Amino acid sequence: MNISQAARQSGLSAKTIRYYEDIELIAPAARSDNGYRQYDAKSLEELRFLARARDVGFDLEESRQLLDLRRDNSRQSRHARDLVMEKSQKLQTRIEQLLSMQRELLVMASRCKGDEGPDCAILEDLSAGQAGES
Amino acid sequence: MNISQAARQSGLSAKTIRYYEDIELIAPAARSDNGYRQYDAKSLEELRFLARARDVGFDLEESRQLLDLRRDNSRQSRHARDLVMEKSQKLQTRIEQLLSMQRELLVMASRCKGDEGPDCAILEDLSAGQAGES
DNA sequence: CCTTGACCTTACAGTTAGTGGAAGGTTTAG
DNA sequence: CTAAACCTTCCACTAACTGTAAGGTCAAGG
Repeated sequence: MNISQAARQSGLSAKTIRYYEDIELIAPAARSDNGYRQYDAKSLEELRFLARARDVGFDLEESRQLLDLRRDNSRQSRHARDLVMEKSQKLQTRIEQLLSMQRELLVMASRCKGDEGPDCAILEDLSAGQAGES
Repeated sequence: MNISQAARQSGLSAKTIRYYEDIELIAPAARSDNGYRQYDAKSLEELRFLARARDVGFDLEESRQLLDLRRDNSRQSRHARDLVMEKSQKLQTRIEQLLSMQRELLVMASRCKGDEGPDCAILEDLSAGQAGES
Protein backbone atom coordinates (compact mmCIF):
# COMPACT_ATOMS: atom_id res chain seq x y z
CA MET A 1 0.00 0.00 0.00
CA ASN A 2 1.32 3.46 -0.97
CA ILE A 3 1.36 6.42 1.34
CA SER A 4 -1.82 8.08 0.11
CA GLN A 5 -3.74 4.85 0.67
CA ALA A 6 -2.31 4.63 4.17
CA ALA A 7 -3.26 8.24 4.71
CA ARG A 8 -6.86 7.65 3.65
CA GLN A 9 -7.14 4.56 5.82
CA SER A 10 -5.58 6.08 8.91
CA GLY A 11 -7.04 9.55 8.92
CA LEU A 12 -3.60 11.17 8.81
CA SER A 13 -2.28 13.13 5.85
CA ALA A 14 0.58 11.76 3.76
CA LYS A 15 2.63 14.73 4.91
CA THR A 16 1.95 13.87 8.51
CA ILE A 17 2.96 10.25 8.03
CA ARG A 18 6.29 11.30 6.51
CA TYR A 19 6.72 13.73 9.37
CA TYR A 20 6.11 11.01 11.95
CA GLU A 21 8.76 8.90 10.26
CA ASP A 22 11.11 11.88 10.25
CA ILE A 23 10.88 12.41 13.98
CA GLU A 24 11.16 8.66 14.54
CA LEU A 25 7.73 8.26 16.01
CA ILE A 26 7.27 5.31 13.67
CA ALA A 27 9.86 3.06 12.07
CA PRO A 28 11.06 3.97 8.57
CA ALA A 29 8.60 2.49 6.09
CA ALA A 30 9.69 -0.28 3.76
CA ARG A 31 10.34 0.91 0.22
CA SER A 32 9.37 -0.65 -3.07
CA ASP A 33 11.76 -0.73 -6.05
CA ASN A 34 10.84 2.75 -7.19
CA GLY A 35 11.54 4.18 -3.75
CA TYR A 36 7.91 4.59 -2.72
CA ARG A 37 7.01 3.94 0.91
CA GLN A 38 5.04 0.75 1.50
CA TYR A 39 2.59 0.15 4.36
CA ASP A 40 1.17 -3.14 5.57
CA ALA A 41 -1.64 -3.93 8.02
CA LYS A 42 0.67 -3.69 11.00
CA SER A 43 2.05 -0.26 10.21
CA LEU A 44 -1.42 0.92 9.33
CA GLU A 45 -2.58 -0.12 12.80
CA GLU A 46 0.06 2.08 14.37
CA LEU A 47 -0.90 5.01 12.18
CA ARG A 48 -4.53 4.64 13.19
CA PHE A 49 -3.52 4.37 16.83
CA LEU A 50 -1.57 7.62 16.57
CA ALA A 51 -4.38 9.41 14.76
CA ARG A 52 -6.77 8.37 17.48
CA ALA A 53 -4.43 9.32 20.33
CA ARG A 54 -3.97 12.79 18.83
CA ASP A 55 -7.73 13.00 18.38
CA VAL A 56 -8.44 12.56 22.06
CA GLY A 57 -5.92 15.22 22.98
CA PHE A 58 -2.54 13.58 23.51
CA ASP A 59 0.43 15.52 22.16
CA LEU A 60 3.11 13.74 20.15
CA GLU A 61 5.33 13.00 23.12
CA GLU A 62 2.45 11.45 25.01
CA SER A 63 1.34 9.56 21.92
CA ARG A 64 4.85 8.20 21.63
CA GLN A 65 4.65 6.88 25.19
CA LEU A 66 1.29 5.30 24.51
CA LEU A 67 2.60 3.67 21.36
CA ASP A 68 5.62 2.36 23.27
CA LEU A 69 3.23 0.83 25.75
CA ARG A 70 1.20 -0.74 22.99
CA ARG A 71 4.36 -2.28 21.54
CA ASP A 72 5.55 -3.58 24.90
CA ASN A 73 4.16 -7.01 25.62
CA SER A 74 5.24 -6.87 29.24
CA ARG A 75 3.47 -3.56 29.81
CA GLN A 76 1.35 -2.81 32.86
CA SER A 77 -2.06 -1.39 32.08
CA ARG A 78 -1.61 0.88 35.08
CA HIS A 79 0.83 2.97 33.05
CA ALA A 80 -1.68 3.58 30.30
CA ARG A 81 -4.30 4.47 32.85
CA ASP A 82 -1.96 6.95 34.52
CA LEU A 83 -1.29 8.68 31.22
CA VAL A 84 -4.99 8.95 30.51
CA MET A 85 -5.90 10.30 33.94
CA GLU A 86 -3.08 12.81 33.83
CA LYS A 87 -4.25 14.01 30.42
CA SER A 88 -7.79 14.26 31.64
CA GLN A 89 -6.58 16.48 34.49
CA LYS A 90 -4.71 18.73 32.08
CA LEU A 91 -7.77 19.01 29.89
CA GLN A 92 -9.84 19.88 32.94
CA THR A 93 -7.49 22.71 33.82
CA ARG A 94 -7.49 24.04 30.28
CA ILE A 95 -11.28 23.85 30.06
CA GLU A 96 -11.62 25.86 33.25
CA GLN A 97 -9.25 28.49 31.90
CA LEU A 98 -11.25 28.82 28.71
CA LEU A 99 -14.52 28.99 30.60
CA SER A 100 -13.15 31.74 32.79
CA MET A 101 -12.04 33.71 29.71
CA GLN A 102 -15.42 33.24 28.14
CA ARG A 103 -17.21 34.46 31.24
CA GLU A 104 -15.11 37.61 31.17
CA LEU A 105 -15.90 38.16 27.51
CA LEU A 106 -19.61 37.79 28.07
CA VAL A 107 -19.57 40.21 30.99
CA MET A 108 -17.75 42.76 28.85
CA ALA A 109 -20.10 42.30 25.91
CA SER A 110 -23.12 42.71 28.12
CA ARG A 111 -21.82 46.06 29.30
CA CYS A 112 -21.21 47.38 25.77
CA LYS A 113 -24.03 49.06 23.91
CA GLY A 114 -22.65 47.88 20.58
CA ASP A 115 -23.95 50.82 18.59
CA GLU A 116 -22.51 53.38 16.15
CA GLY A 117 -20.93 55.48 18.89
CA PRO A 118 -17.36 55.27 20.18
CA ASP A 119 -18.17 54.70 23.85
CA CYS A 120 -17.35 51.10 24.60
CA ALA A 121 -17.27 49.28 27.89
CA ILE A 122 -15.19 46.51 26.33
CA LEU A 123 -12.35 48.83 25.42
CA GLU A 124 -12.58 50.41 28.87
CA ASP A 125 -12.53 47.04 30.61
CA LEU A 126 -9.52 45.91 28.62
CA SER A 127 -7.73 49.16 29.46
CA ALA A 128 -8.54 49.20 33.12
CA GLY A 129 -8.52 45.54 34.04
CA GLN A 130 -5.90 44.40 36.49
CA ALA A 131 -3.47 41.90 35.00
CA GLY A 132 -5.29 38.60 35.31
CA GLU A 133 -3.67 35.74 37.16
CA SER A 134 -5.95 33.17 35.53
CA MET B 1 10.67 54.46 32.26
CA ASN B 2 12.94 51.62 31.07
CA ILE B 3 11.68 48.40 29.57
CA SER B 4 11.88 46.27 32.71
CA GLN B 5 9.79 48.82 34.59
CA ALA B 6 7.26 48.81 31.76
CA ALA B 7 7.30 45.03 31.88
CA ARG B 8 6.59 44.93 35.60
CA GLN B 9 3.79 47.47 35.29
CA SER B 10 2.12 45.87 32.29
CA GLY B 11 2.37 42.21 33.10
CA LEU B 12 4.29 41.47 29.91
CA SER B 13 7.93 40.38 29.84
CA ALA B 14 10.60 42.71 28.44
CA LYS B 15 11.19 40.15 25.72
CA THR B 16 7.55 40.23 24.78
CA ILE B 17 7.46 44.02 24.61
CA ARG B 18 10.42 44.04 22.23
CA TYR B 19 8.70 41.34 20.21
CA TYR B 20 5.51 43.39 19.97
CA GLU B 21 7.56 46.29 18.69
CA ASP B 22 9.27 44.00 16.22
CA ILE B 23 6.03 42.82 14.65
CA GLU B 24 4.74 46.40 14.66
CA LEU B 25 1.93 45.74 17.06
CA ILE B 26 3.06 48.83 18.95
CA ALA B 27 4.99 51.85 17.69
CA PRO B 28 8.77 51.83 18.12
CA ALA B 29 9.54 53.08 21.60
CA ALA B 30 11.33 56.39 22.09
CA ARG B 31 14.99 55.99 22.96
CA SER B 32 17.07 57.79 25.53
CA ASP B 33 20.64 58.91 24.80
CA ASN B 34 22.14 55.56 25.63
CA GLY B 35 19.77 53.80 23.24
CA TYR B 36 17.51 52.36 25.92
CA ARG B 37 13.78 52.19 25.16
CA GLN B 38 11.63 54.68 27.06
CA TYR B 39 7.98 54.20 27.98
CA ASP B 40 5.51 56.83 29.15
CA ALA B 41 2.02 56.53 30.62
CA LYS B 42 0.42 56.35 27.18
CA SER B 43 2.54 53.50 25.87
CA LEU B 44 2.17 51.71 29.16
CA GLU B 45 -1.61 51.86 28.74
CA GLU B 46 -1.33 50.13 25.39
CA LEU B 47 0.91 47.46 26.83
CA ARG B 48 -1.55 46.80 29.62
CA PHE B 49 -4.38 46.70 27.11
CA LEU B 50 -2.54 44.08 25.08
CA ALA B 51 -1.69 42.01 28.12
CA ARG B 52 -5.32 42.01 29.13
CA ALA B 53 -6.61 41.20 25.63
CA ARG B 54 -4.26 38.21 25.42
CA ASP B 55 -5.38 37.19 28.90
CA VAL B 56 -9.01 36.86 27.92
CA GLY B 57 -8.13 34.77 24.92
CA PHE B 58 -7.58 37.05 21.93
CA ASP B 59 -4.69 36.11 19.69
CA LEU B 60 -2.24 38.74 18.48
CA GLU B 61 -4.11 39.51 15.27
CA GLU B 62 -7.36 40.03 17.16
CA SER B 63 -5.56 42.06 19.81
CA ARG B 64 -4.19 44.24 17.05
CA GLN B 65 -7.71 44.90 15.79
CA LEU B 66 -8.90 45.72 19.28
CA LEU B 67 -5.99 48.08 19.77
CA ASP B 68 -6.73 49.74 16.44
CA LEU B 69 -10.27 50.28 17.61
CA ARG B 70 -9.07 51.74 20.87
CA ARG B 71 -6.86 54.17 18.98
CA ASP B 72 -9.64 55.18 16.57
CA ASN B 73 -11.66 58.04 17.98
CA SER B 74 -14.35 57.59 15.35
CA ARG B 75 -14.80 53.92 16.18
CA GLN B 76 -18.18 52.25 16.56
CA SER B 77 -18.57 50.19 19.71
CA ARG B 78 -20.45 47.66 17.62
CA HIS B 79 -17.15 46.54 16.11
CA ALA B 80 -15.62 45.79 19.48
CA ARG B 81 -18.73 43.92 20.47
CA ASP B 82 -18.62 41.84 17.30
CA LEU B 83 -15.03 40.85 17.98
CA VAL B 84 -15.87 39.82 21.51
CA MET B 85 -18.92 37.79 20.55
CA GLU B 86 -17.03 36.06 17.76
CA LYS B 87 -14.23 35.16 20.16
CA SER B 88 -16.73 33.88 22.68
CA GLN B 89 -18.19 31.62 19.99
CA LYS B 90 -14.74 30.28 19.11
CA LEU B 91 -14.01 29.61 22.76
CA GLN B 92 -17.34 27.82 23.05
CA THR B 93 -16.44 25.54 20.16
CA ARG B 94 -13.03 24.80 21.58
CA ILE B 95 -14.44 24.11 25.03
CA GLU B 96 -16.89 21.63 23.58
CA GLN B 97 -14.09 19.88 21.71
CA LEU B 98 -12.03 19.55 24.87
CA LEU B 99 -15.03 18.32 26.85
CA SER B 100 -15.70 15.69 24.23
CA MET B 101 -12.08 14.53 24.36
CA GLN B 102 -12.21 14.40 28.11
CA ARG B 103 -15.37 12.34 28.08
CA GLU B 104 -13.69 9.83 25.79
CA LEU B 105 -10.67 9.66 28.06
CA LEU B 106 -12.79 9.01 31.11
CA VAL B 107 -14.77 6.29 29.37
CA MET B 108 -11.53 4.59 28.37
CA ALA B 109 -10.03 4.90 31.84
CA SER B 110 -13.14 3.45 33.42
CA ARG B 111 -12.83 0.39 31.20
CA CYS B 112 -9.16 -0.20 32.07
CA LYS B 113 -8.31 -2.23 35.13
CA GLY B 114 -5.08 -0.32 35.60
CA ASP B 115 -3.18 -3.14 37.21
CA GLU B 116 0.16 -4.91 36.67
CA GLY B 117 -1.10 -6.93 33.70
CA PRO B 118 -0.79 -6.04 30.01
CA ASP B 119 -4.49 -6.21 29.14
CA CYS B 120 -5.66 -2.67 28.65
CA ALA B 121 -8.96 -1.36 27.34
CA ILE B 122 -7.37 2.03 26.67
CA LEU B 123 -4.84 0.61 24.25
CA GLU B 124 -7.59 -1.43 22.62
CA ASP B 125 -9.89 1.55 22.32
CA LEU B 126 -7.16 3.66 20.75
CA SER B 127 -6.38 0.87 18.30
CA ALA B 128 -9.93 0.12 17.32
CA GLY B 129 -11.55 3.51 17.49
CA GLN B 130 -12.92 4.91 14.27
CA ALA B 131 -11.18 8.09 13.19
CA GLY B 132 -12.98 10.75 15.15
CA GLU B 133 -14.64 13.63 13.34
CA SER B 134 -14.78 15.73 16.49
C1' DC C 1 6.05 7.24 -28.91
C1' DC C 2 4.33 11.01 -26.39
C1' DT C 3 1.73 13.36 -23.29
C1' DT C 4 -1.27 14.11 -19.33
C1' DG C 5 -2.50 13.49 -14.68
C1' DA C 6 -1.92 11.41 -10.50
C1' DC C 7 1.07 9.60 -7.89
C1' DC C 8 5.72 9.66 -5.35
C1' DT C 9 10.43 11.69 -3.57
C1' DT C 10 13.38 15.29 -0.95
C1' DA C 11 14.25 19.68 1.00
C1' DC C 12 13.35 24.17 2.60
C1' DA C 13 10.26 27.91 4.35
C1' DG C 14 6.43 29.44 7.07
C1' DT C 15 3.02 29.26 10.81
C1' DT C 16 2.07 31.23 16.55
C1' DA C 17 3.69 33.66 20.28
C1' DG C 18 6.96 33.99 22.22
C1' DT C 19 11.55 32.12 25.15
C1' DG C 20 16.56 31.26 25.74
C1' DG C 21 21.05 32.44 25.08
C1' DA C 22 25.19 34.69 23.21
C1' DA C 23 28.00 38.71 22.82
C1' DG C 24 28.52 43.05 24.09
C1' DG C 25 27.45 48.14 25.83
C1' DT C 26 25.88 51.13 30.17
C1' DT C 27 25.02 52.45 34.78
C1' DT C 28 25.28 52.33 39.68
C1' DA C 29 27.14 50.91 44.12
C1' DG C 30 30.83 49.60 46.90
C1' DC D 1 38.20 48.77 39.71
C1' DT D 2 34.92 45.58 39.58
C1' DA D 3 30.51 43.27 40.09
C1' DA D 4 25.63 43.36 39.58
C1' DA D 5 21.95 44.68 37.11
C1' DC D 6 20.47 46.83 33.55
C1' DC D 7 20.18 47.44 28.32
C1' DT D 8 21.08 46.32 23.11
C1' DT D 9 20.84 43.12 18.75
C1' DC D 10 20.65 38.78 16.62
C1' DC D 11 20.03 33.94 16.04
C1' DA D 12 18.06 29.56 17.34
C1' DC D 13 14.37 26.88 19.29
C1' DT D 14 9.64 25.31 20.56
C1' DA D 15 4.78 22.07 18.42
C1' DA D 16 2.90 19.93 14.85
C1' DC D 17 2.44 20.28 11.09
C1' DT D 18 1.34 22.66 6.01
C1' DG D 19 2.82 24.77 1.63
C1' DT D 20 5.69 24.96 -2.14
C1' DA D 21 9.35 23.82 -5.34
C1' DA D 22 11.81 20.76 -8.24
C1' DG D 23 11.93 16.56 -9.92
C1' DG D 24 11.16 11.13 -10.57
C1' DT D 25 7.44 7.27 -11.70
C1' DC D 26 3.47 5.06 -13.47
C1' DA D 27 -0.83 3.98 -16.07
C1' DA D 28 -4.05 5.35 -19.65
C1' DG D 29 -5.22 7.42 -24.06
C1' DG D 30 -4.19 9.22 -28.76
